[in-house]
Amino acid sequence: MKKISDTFFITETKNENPIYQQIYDIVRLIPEGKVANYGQIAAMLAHCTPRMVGYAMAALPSGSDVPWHRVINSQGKISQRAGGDGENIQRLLLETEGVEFDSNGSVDFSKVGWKVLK
DNA sequence: TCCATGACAAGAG
DNA sequence: GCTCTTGCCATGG
Repeated sequence: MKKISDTFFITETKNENPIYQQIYDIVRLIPEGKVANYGQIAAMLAHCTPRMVGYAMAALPSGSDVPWHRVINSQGKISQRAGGDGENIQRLLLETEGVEFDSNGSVDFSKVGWKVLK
């Protein structure tokens, strides 16, 4: 059992629960205006790797309630899957929440980085 | 079953 | 600061 926040706990089940479910649970904990990177999420689920987090996001249905747009890579940049449609949808969603992007199109983790209390 | 691929990260050179 | 390499594992052909 890991403590994510004061009111949130997750069970460290290895085979019982799909790992994805835990990843989604973590992502759902990210508050508005904050962002987290894959490594951070993977670190919270010690038996998880950034690869899996990325894959979990890719497998996420579009109608999901998971704020996938708050998950970006370790460089503070958005990893866009397709070059075509919905290019800036993620950035747009973040800006709507108050996340600022610099001229490089990256966010400042020291400002909007999600800090988790362990 | 094997092989290639993928929204990544961290370390080495 | 940048490129290359390795770890890790679900998914699809």
